[in-house]
Amino acid sequence: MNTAPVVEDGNKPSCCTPSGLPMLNAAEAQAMARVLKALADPNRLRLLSIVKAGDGGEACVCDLTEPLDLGQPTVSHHLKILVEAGLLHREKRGTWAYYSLVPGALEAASQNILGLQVSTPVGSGS
Amino acid sequence: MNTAPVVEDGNKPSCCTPSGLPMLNAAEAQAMARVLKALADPNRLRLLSIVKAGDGGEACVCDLTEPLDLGQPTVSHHLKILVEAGLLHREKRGTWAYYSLVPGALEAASQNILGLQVSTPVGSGS
DNA sequence: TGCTTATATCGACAACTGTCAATCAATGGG
DNA sequence: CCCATTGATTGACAGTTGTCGATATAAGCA
Repeated sequence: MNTAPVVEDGNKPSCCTPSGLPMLNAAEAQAMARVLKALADPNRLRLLSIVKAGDGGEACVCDLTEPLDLGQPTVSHHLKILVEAGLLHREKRGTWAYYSLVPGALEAASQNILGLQVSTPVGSGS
Repeated sequence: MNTAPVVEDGNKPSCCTPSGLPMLNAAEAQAMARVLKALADPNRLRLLSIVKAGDGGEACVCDLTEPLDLGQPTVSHHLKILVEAGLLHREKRGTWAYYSLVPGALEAASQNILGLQVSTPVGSGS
């Protein structure tokens, strides 16, 4: 079998390296981008930082609406995005909804950036 | 002056913790989000992974256009976004443009996610 | 039961983003 | 000097996103 990869034909200058690189495939890239998209918003980053700093690692919506200077529906929308990305966990207790970080989710995202390849998907969602 | 923060008045149920949390401020969040926005696209993640895996840690545009199945102007556009986010470095040698990772940039982004606070801005851009 | 408070959902809209076709600029070869 | 090639820029356009006001849902209280 032809194990040696055909680097180039020789009839072109060819600045390019051969194909077959160990690159992220489309599915991995898309999964990784979905989490990063959820993180790529200043207000959502602030929401996460408040939740992380909150008592017991959790915070309710009323904790989150005021410091961000955003309307309540907007905050609720951002929280939903973070939950769907597998970064936040939602728990309703009585009248209030408490949000907390999904353990390992931020670490996984961080690792994915470092290696630029999907490692262990922690918050594997839908 | 009134140094003691007014936690609550006592006439409300108050699910909320006092304000003054160690949260990300608006400027930090925006700076962090700018880098993450650049990372939050499947094709840009793949570009970075190709550059990282490339010979000498660099790759030219013709290396990047084909495996992504995107038009050349689109790839050029994505590369510009990555450069402006401080993630890629561009060097023109002769007819070809070579792109390489900015050292430490991915590590900084990774750390920022872990701590959810800006640590040491490495690729401090414009 | 009816009121109040907390949170989610809906509909609308402006702003931004990813993509392409066409074109421009720069480099190197005949 | 003209041409071929590499890559950037421009303009257009569809799709997505962030935000708000209005409304719905749900829980607790009088």
